[in-house]
Amino acid sequence: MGVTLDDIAKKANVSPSTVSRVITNNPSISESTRKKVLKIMKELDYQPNMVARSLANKSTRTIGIVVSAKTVGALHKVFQFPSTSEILGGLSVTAYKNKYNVLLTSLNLQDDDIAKIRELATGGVTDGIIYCYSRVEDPIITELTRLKVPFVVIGKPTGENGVNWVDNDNFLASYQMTELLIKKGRKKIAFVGASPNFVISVDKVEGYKKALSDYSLPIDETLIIGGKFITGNGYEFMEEVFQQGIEFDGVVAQNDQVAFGAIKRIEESGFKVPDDISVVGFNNVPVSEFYVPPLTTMEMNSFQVGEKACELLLSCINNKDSSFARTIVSSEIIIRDSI
Amino acid sequence: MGVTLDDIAKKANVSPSTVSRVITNNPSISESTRKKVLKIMKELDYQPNMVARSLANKSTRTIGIVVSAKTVGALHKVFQFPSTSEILGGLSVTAYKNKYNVLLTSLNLQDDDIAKIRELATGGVTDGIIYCYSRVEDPIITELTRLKVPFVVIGKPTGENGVNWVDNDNFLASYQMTELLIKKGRKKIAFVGASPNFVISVDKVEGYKKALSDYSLPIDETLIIGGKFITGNGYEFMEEVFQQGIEFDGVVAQNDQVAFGAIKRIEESGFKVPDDISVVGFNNVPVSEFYVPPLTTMEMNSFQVGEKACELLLSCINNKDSSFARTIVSSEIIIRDSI
DNA sequence: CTGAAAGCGCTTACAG
DNA sequence: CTGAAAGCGCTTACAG
Repeated sequence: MGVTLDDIAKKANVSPSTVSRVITNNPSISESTRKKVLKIMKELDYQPNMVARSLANKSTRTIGIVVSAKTVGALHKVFQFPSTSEILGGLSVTAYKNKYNVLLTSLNLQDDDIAKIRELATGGVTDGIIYCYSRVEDPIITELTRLKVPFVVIGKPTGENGVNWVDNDNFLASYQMTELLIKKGRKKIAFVGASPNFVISVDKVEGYKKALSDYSLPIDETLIIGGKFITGNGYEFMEEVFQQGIEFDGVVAQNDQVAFGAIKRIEESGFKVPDDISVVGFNNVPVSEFYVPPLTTMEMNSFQVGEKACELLLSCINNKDSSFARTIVSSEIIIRDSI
Repeated sequence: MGVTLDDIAKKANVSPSTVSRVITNNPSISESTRKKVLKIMKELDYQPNMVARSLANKSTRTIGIVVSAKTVGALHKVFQFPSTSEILGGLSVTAYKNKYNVLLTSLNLQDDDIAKIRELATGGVTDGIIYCYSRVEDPIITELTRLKVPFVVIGKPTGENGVNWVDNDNFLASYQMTELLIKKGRKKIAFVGASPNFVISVDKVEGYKKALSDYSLPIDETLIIGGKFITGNGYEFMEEVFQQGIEFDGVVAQNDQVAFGAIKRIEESGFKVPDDISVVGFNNVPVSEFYVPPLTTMEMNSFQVGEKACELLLSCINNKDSSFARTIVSSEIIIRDSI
């Protein structure tokens, strides 16, 4: 075990340079020596050492993907997001197609994070970084910018200052869902699962407000319910609403998961969905189709978000000219019985 | 950009050896030179090149995690499994704790797979491999064994011949769920979502059968419904059952997702869950709590499966003595209203 | 078309 | 406690 290029060279009576050239498909090699070397490589079951190659090449054909959360517990939840997994899938598949590897890193401890990011970005391990998900005023993005490495952010960053990013248009998606409820005649629509710490939520709340005001409905802050975290529980949020005696006839939920919890709590209070209250979510998770009632939601095409992010990063890596790009992945309304 | 160890050495007036020693925390270095070198490292914003280090060390501190499926479409689905994401989370977090990186690879094209695995396993890129999920008679496992690299399989392999693996006890879990239905008085219990190509499903079917026979209930093959793939749709499976006019009063579903689809179809036929028919699933996905009725299911602790797999692999990598181990992650019944 | 040599950026016996 | 030298396994001008 551990057959090296030199071993092949000796056995084939050629120089290491020649062996290297056949490995890299250099056209200047004669057919006969190519055959000879290839044969010996097969015989010895030779596998090039990618690390040595990377060192010589100064390219690793590896992209780093970074998933972050404030604590291990929160990380656990982030990995439960349906979108996380799909994004990883899209990234992984696209990287594979382009013959890149994917290095997955999760950041959990506030202090080590910057060091870890630096190692990943400038330690020669990766050719570029994809960062999920941007938070409001995210220090990781600042660091990545400072390090001047190719990187792409999934989730629109706060500043957008010359950063490449890929995301859905959450503002628009939320606008459309709210509009849908308005057109169904709903007048007192709540937004459930708002979190000021996550751009994705902030944008959805904005879209929701814009739709209300475009249709001349009042914006009532008591109808915007949420907490610090994006992982909040829809059931508990609704609990709060009922306890405060707030009246409403429609719910735009931060995501499907929140919507399910909300519907459950609503029905426990004796209201019917969609008869009394209409509810919509986002993400079109597989269950949403089978929920009772089937949930009206927005397909966000997260797998495609991963694909696009990967493609964008690869183009950053390969075209050294660093213009910045954003990619918006479209979403589609899926109408079902919850409205 | 691109400050090297040599740059530091020159600026600090010491040899590269000395700089290397301070980086690796070699205790033989005097406090004064250590300080001096460290200071220069800070000043120049030095980041060691991990690739060069790996080459010199012959260790990359990277584990490879391989997710496989037969087609890109199937891969997409595999990444939708709630367990996949949680396992990845557990792996990633545990690797991070132990200062390892995780290289994520997804295998989709039948032909390139073996080459890709070889590159990953013996190309010096990783110190060991974690493979999700084993299929019946899996060629990847055969190859990994042949290559004699440290590896751990998630999902019990068919042969178990000297392979390290981590899994739930799916036989037992399924036995217990079936038993639960039997104890509720159910006599004609169906298993929905069976697939002969996946060990996880085969084991569950076995557990189901064993419970039936232990309680002297007949095993009726027409009550075992499924298809080639593990990603089958519970709604459609039930459709089949109803069309064939098969009678039943309980359902053990391959997973929660299948259970939701099944319940929906059952209720469309005018039956009530749990009054007429009891349904159970596996995995305790977040929604199961908020489904109507809330689903009785089994918490499989997938995050922990990832953690354990990572720990097992690390111990393989570090203790060269290669005895084999299996780790069973326990599961807990979660009783809710669907039975 | 092929080879000798230098180099990628580290680490680690060996010697002092 | 520190340095000079060789080595990890490749690649790539340069020369012929």
